[in-house]
Amino acid sequence: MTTEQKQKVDYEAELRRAGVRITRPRRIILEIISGTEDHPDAYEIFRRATVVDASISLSTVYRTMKLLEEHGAIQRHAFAGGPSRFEHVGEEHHDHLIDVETGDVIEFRSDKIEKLQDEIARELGYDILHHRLELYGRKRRKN
Amino acid sequence: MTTEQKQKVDYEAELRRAGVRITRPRRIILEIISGTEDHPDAYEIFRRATVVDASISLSTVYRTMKLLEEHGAIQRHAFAGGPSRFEHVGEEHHDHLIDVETGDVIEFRSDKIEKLQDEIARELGYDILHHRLELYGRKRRKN
DNA sequence: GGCTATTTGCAAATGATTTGCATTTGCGTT
DNA sequence: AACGCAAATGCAAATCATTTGCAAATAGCC
Repeated sequence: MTTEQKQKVDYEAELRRAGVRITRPRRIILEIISGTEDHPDAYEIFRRATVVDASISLSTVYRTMKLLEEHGAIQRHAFAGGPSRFEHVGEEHHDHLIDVETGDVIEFRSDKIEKLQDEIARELGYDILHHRLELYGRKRRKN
Repeated sequence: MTTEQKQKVDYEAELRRAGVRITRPRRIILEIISGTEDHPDAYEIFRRATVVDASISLSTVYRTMKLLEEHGAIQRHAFAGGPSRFEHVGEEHHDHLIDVETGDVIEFRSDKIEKLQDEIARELGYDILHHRLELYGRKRRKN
């Protein structure tokens, strides 16, 4: 028995409950995104999926990502220039710092910023439903 | 003489100083983006440019947008799904609050948030080049 | 196990953006 | 004011990300 799987969410049961058919390709894709901490794009997910089952098609990956997004299981990130990248939705919200040189994505979280955002929205007469904060930076040179 | 042009930045002089050739298409595109407060995409800029000069090509718009972005004159926004949309960079940086019901974009600015972002990035060992903060909200009902 | 609506794989279509290349043009130099 | 040439342009074709039409495969209920 492995204990490594932390609090991995059971998307399969959740989707089934929502009336979604669990097919072989979907199960494989689900397994991939729920088991990774990075932010792969559709093609990368496709590549990983074909390792498990070579017959999966890229279209199915795209269709499944759209489905999962609609069911709130994953989040889509549109970074300028490149393809959309996906991330499974855990319980903890976080923001992103993107290394403009390598494309690395670093996750972080700041309660202070979250709180400030709420304040600003309130002042403008709005309630925040969600937000997106992305910092684009370059690794500091130790000079 | 008109006084309507507020503090419109003189990109032309600035770019010239940076060694950029000011061509007819570039001048027209520059005029368009510096004179608008909305966030048009490349095709929309192209459409507006052809009103002034029908011979301008879409490729030139794309090439010019890339050039201006590199020179820090404009900022590119990548909204999920659609094409990139551009905005001229004034002296004042600002963030966006998007009304999810109407699609309205409200600009705002918070020095506190700006400062916090710098701190966070510094802690993570990065220098911020730019960032994107988008709040998605709904107008609060006065209940 | 059989039935049927849903899903899939494939290939072709679409939409955004980039690129190769022959022609034109900005602009420093005469 | 014309000259020369590197840089920029327009056009068409290429590329990249994503979507879609359709015939074949299949999940999940009876």
